[in-house]
Amino acid sequence: MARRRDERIDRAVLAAVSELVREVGYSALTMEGVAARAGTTKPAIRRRWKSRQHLVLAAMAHERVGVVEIDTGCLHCDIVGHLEALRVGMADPALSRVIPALLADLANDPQLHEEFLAIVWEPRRNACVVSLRRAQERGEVKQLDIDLLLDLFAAPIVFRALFRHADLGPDFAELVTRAVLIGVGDGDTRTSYCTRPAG
Amino acid sequence: MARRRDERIDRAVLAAVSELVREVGYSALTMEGVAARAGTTKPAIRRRWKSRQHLVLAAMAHERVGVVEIDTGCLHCDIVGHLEALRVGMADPALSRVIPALLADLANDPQLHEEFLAIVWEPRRNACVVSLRRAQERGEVKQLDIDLLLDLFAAPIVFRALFRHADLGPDFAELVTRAVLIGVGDGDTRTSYCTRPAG
Amino acid sequence: MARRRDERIDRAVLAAVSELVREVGYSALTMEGVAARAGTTKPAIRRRWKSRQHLVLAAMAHERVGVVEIDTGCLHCDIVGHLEALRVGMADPALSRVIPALLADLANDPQLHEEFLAIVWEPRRNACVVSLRRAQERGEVKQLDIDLLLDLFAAPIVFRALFRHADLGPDFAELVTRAVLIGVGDGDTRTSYCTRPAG
Amino acid sequence: MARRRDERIDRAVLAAVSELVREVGYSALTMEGVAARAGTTKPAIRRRWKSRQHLVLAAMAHERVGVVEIDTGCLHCDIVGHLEALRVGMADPALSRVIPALLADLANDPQLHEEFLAIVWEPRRNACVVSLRRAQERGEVKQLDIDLLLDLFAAPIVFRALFRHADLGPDFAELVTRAVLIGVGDGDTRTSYCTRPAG
DNA sequence: CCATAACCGAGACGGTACGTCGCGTCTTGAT
DNA sequence: ATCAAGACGCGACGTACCGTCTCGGTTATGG
Repeated sequence: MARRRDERIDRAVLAAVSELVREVGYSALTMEGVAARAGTTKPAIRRRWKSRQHLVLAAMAHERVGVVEIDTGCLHCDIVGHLEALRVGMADPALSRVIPALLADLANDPQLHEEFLAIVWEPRRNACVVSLRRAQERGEVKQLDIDLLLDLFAAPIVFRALFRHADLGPDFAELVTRAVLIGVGDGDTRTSYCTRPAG
Repeated sequence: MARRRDERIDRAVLAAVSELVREVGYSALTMEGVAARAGTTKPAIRRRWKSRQHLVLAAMAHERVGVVEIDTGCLHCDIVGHLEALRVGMADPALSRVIPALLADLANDPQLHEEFLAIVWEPRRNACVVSLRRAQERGEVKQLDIDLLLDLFAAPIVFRALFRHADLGPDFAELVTRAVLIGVGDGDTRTSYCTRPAG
Repeated sequence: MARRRDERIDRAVLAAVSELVREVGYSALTMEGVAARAGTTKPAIRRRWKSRQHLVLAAMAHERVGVVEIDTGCLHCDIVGHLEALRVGMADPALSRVIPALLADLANDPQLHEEFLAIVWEPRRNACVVSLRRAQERGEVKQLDIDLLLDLFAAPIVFRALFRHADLGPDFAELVTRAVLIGVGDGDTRTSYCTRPAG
Repeated sequence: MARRRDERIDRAVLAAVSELVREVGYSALTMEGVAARAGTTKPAIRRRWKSRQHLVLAAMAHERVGVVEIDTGCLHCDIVGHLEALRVGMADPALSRVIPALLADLANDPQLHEEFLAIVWEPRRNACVVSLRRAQERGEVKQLDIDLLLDLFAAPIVFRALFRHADLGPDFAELVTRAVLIGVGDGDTRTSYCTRPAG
């Protein structure tokens, strides 16, 4: 006995958010602006998403920017691949302009925090974990603290992307990977280079 | 040949900002609220600081949260000291609530970006650089990319402080330092432990 | 399909305007002051009235100061009654302080001008016209230019009320009425034409 | 030992006021605008004139709009001449836009009120009084209340100029003069008294 | 098969905070 | 020594946007 929700509005709103974030940035992204661009109204949006933060987060999730599946058979190359995807993804305004703004609001809303991590961090984390597990099975790396390791890899990329205090050029993924892997390898410094059998 | 600016207002405003950031957070920090708390008016504030961001940044600079001078004679211990200070500082709402919000606005204002780095990042960076230079003079570490190294140290702390995806406990500074130093040491794994002569 | 306007706000605002005009005068009547006194906000007021002028005008209309209905059966007495009401009305700050201020702004807004005349002048004019028409039917007065006559009656009252260059005592209505109705010449109607010797 | 006041500033300011009043009207006439146009500063103006009102009044006085000296040897013609000058003067924005605004502020400043009357009203009044005195000496008019008479003449012009509720065409001066000088009754002077049947 | 009741869309509301303009004052440097 | 000048502290302005509430229109079901 109830009317069904019009899914075209969902799509139009998310598309409008993606466009507007790129055009005007996050801080100038207003609910009214989104509604106007999407050809609908504020309450229609508000019924679907609890707040501007949730809305933007949903739009991000809809894009899946910067997550890759990769399996080179070599830990070093896998990690470089993941980090490079992260580096490129963070260059997209849709991530780099939105993430800090969301971060600022996470403290006020634990549920938002959870969703944020689930959408923004978990997919990237999981992709890396898979590569690490495979490397462990291959014996490339010793027993290790995965959470710490993931942060050692990803943090420098994220840090530079957010603070922009130094270049984040195309070789940065390689530099970080090498520096970290030497420390966590099995003592053989070659660990930090490609370990694939020649051929 | 003009009237002099009343410095009591400067102080009252900065103090009001510090208080209010801790009380209500950054997003609920309004110019009107600051003016009211400081016992002055919006235009008086606006004449001194170009935007809310500049104002908040100035209040942060006024506090110098989380910068330490340390010289233990051992690179490992120095770095742990710096990172621990960073970790503790980032736990202060005055940093953790403000930094992401500022980050979000840096893209729109290059001058703000510069000031932000000068106030938030440079002092911490410089303190670490001093420790690294001393270690190089002592021969503890080989030739290295200082900027990369600094990011390897600091990024994990900042990353966890901002994303809160994992614990940032009191032993994290030690964990990060050890992991990174093994990789950049001179091959002697002892590098990552205290190198001070016994005594 | 929209929300309904809260009429209590309309009433509270108009009442606040009436009070404040009497307390502080027109030039010190601010939108913020009105909003505060009425217990509402500026935008709520602005949605209802286009400008401070329209607002004040509405408050005046709400009071209907100085309009009387009178039918004595005698033109002279009717006019004296109307003019006395006008005289007394103009003594009320609600009129005497507001009218000149509004007059000053009429030039910038034709619509306001129209409303002003409709509210301030038409009711008084109409009341007088009724009396004049009755007198014409009774044969008391000859064919005449009603608009001119109304101005001859009312203008002196208004003029003295606004300029305050001379007393506007309780006998002024009588004086003006008599002077206009019988003329001030010596009885020789030629007085009003050129009296210069021909040549 | 004292510097002399620069009279060029006086002149430049008054000229700027005259221009600006005609260009933007009274309500948009700001001290800052005047200072800018005159090439000087606000305090320099403020030292010379107590308020915006006094300044504008001085600019009006400087122009002597609408005062004429006339002596035709005939009261009717003299009055028409004076009223026509008043009519034309009131059409000048320098008078019609300024006078109501000044009127609105007279209540708050008795001294301003005095100056206003001295500058705006007295010269016109005096010119008329001279004509009336001459007419009395010629025996054209009987003993009369000069103040009342002056108001009967001038008020309709001023009234229409301010309220703009009716035309103020080139024949209005003549109409008013004739009506006041001969009256509007049917010639039976009883018209101006109560005509009700006794009882 | 149609009536009905729920729920959606839309629009305007009351209100907070914004950024700006102009005021009147103070204080300083030049004449 | 005095005045022109510039910047100050401040009140009020008009506006953008927020989050909410109320309303017609549509739709799927129960009688």
